[in-house]
Formats: sequence, structure tokens, C-alpha cells
Amino acid sequence: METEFNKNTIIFSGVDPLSVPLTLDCGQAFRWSEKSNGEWHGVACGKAVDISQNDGELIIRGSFCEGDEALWAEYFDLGRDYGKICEKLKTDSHLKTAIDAYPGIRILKQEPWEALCSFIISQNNNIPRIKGIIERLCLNFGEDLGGGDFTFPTAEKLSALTVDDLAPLRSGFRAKYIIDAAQKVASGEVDLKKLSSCDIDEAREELIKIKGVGAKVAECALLYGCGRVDAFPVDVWVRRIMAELYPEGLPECCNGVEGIAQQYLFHWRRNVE
DNA sequence: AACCAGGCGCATA
DNA sequence: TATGCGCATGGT
Repeated sequence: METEFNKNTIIFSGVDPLSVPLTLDCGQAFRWSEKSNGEWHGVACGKAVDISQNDGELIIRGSFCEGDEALWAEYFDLGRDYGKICEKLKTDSHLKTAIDAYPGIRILKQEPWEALCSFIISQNNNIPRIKGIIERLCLNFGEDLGGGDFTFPTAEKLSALTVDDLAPLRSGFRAKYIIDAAQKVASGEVDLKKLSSCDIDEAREELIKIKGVGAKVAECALLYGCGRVDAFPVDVWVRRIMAELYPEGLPECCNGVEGIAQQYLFHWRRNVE
């Protein structure tokens, strides 16, 4: 993989497999939208950017500082060999079907707090409305980057608010969970920084101390926010997949990369038929 | 007009 | 330990 950097563009070449549209729009992140010219616009790593690809070239346009390329390499999980992982997963026939149907999905390494908060909002909810609530959350409480873009608000900022303050989000019963999460994270009662490296069961216990965080939301926070690809979120779609295809559990080829297998199976099952 | 949405907390047995 | 129900809001 090679990196090309200047203050307006970061290009990573030789990224394989890579699908920018699938990666940004497969239900793991909620703040990316496709523009009419085919670029994807959104805010991550503290910056508003436009993202596109040309085969194995991942092209990020924005306004960058020295060192930003490392942040974006981490965000797109470029240090992980997805070619090798997918080859192994495809030894299972269902995973081969799923991966061949939608190749190039990568697990994003989002900010831990953003992932946690986003998936608290996701519970018993649908993706369009999740996106709307998160958009209003950023618009009301994020930092204004100009051009209509806002950062995801910090836990510290939200920890000072009340449930009533969140009324503009129209997040329903989830508002009290957002506040509780923000307070526990801001106070340090829940330490997000250690979750990427500590024992995964310890990480799960830490997260479910938050009201509104159960097993599924905790797995999502670990997978999408902490780089824990061994986390395995089971939602209604994955529950169906497990019942229909894997009544005995996931095949051995998924060991250690259950979360990546999950993402391919999830997207495939939601989009076929 | 019911039912559902990338679930969870709580009551009940 | 294991079910079942209610939950805010909005779309079909």
C-alpha cells in the first residue's frame, strides 16, 4: 500500500479489497451520504471530507494537516489484510456467497464514543431514522465546522445536558440512555480507552453498566468503535442467519474475525430477495 | 390501522 | 434463568 499526501488530498493506493460505497453504507456508520457526483460526504477524524475510489485507490479530499493520513488509515482499517481474511472466510459456502455478492466491505474504526452513542440510538429503530436522530444530535450539540458540517458531540458536552435538552432529536425513550452514557463516559466510570486492549468479556461488562446498553449495543461499540473484530453483534437479521444457516454456531473460519463475517452476512441477508 | 425498526429494562414465575 | 411486555417515534 502506498500513501500520497498533500493538504487537500490523501490517496491510499493498492487497497484490496475495497468498496467505498459498501463500506460507508452497510449499516456500520450513519453519517455518510452519497453526493450527486458519486463522492461520499461526511465527517470523521474531526474533519469534513469527500471520499471516492478508483479501483484500489482510496481518495479522501478535505483540508488536512501533517499526520492526518495515519488517522484515515486507521479509520479504514488499512493495516488489516482483508484479502487474506476474506479468502479464509470464503472456505465457508454461505460466506463465499455473501462476500462474492458484496465484496470490499471493511470494518471502520470509528471514534469509540460516537460508535457507542450511535448504536444506543439504533435500538428498536430503523436506519433512516437513526441517521436523522444522529444528524440532529450533531447539528444541535456538535462543533460547527462550516459548510453545514458538524462534529459528533463529545460525551463531556452531552453529560451536562438533560433529557429535555435532547427533545429536538426526537429520539424517544433513548434520550435518557444517551445522557446516562455521556455521564458515565465523561466521569470515567466507563473507560472507553481501555476497551480496545482489555479482555473482551471485561470490555462487555464495562459497557453494559450503561443504561440502554445490552449485549447487542455493546458488541457494536466494540466492533465499530474499538477495532475489536472478534466482537459479534447479533441483531434480528443475524439471528435469522444463525437459525437458518448456522444452527450449530459460526464455522471455524470465523474465529477471531467474527465481526467481519457478521458484516458480510448482515449486508447480504438484508439485500437478497 | 396494525406492524415493524441493527434492543433493552423491568416485572413476573 | 427465562419469558413477555412496554417503550417514543415515524414509515409502510
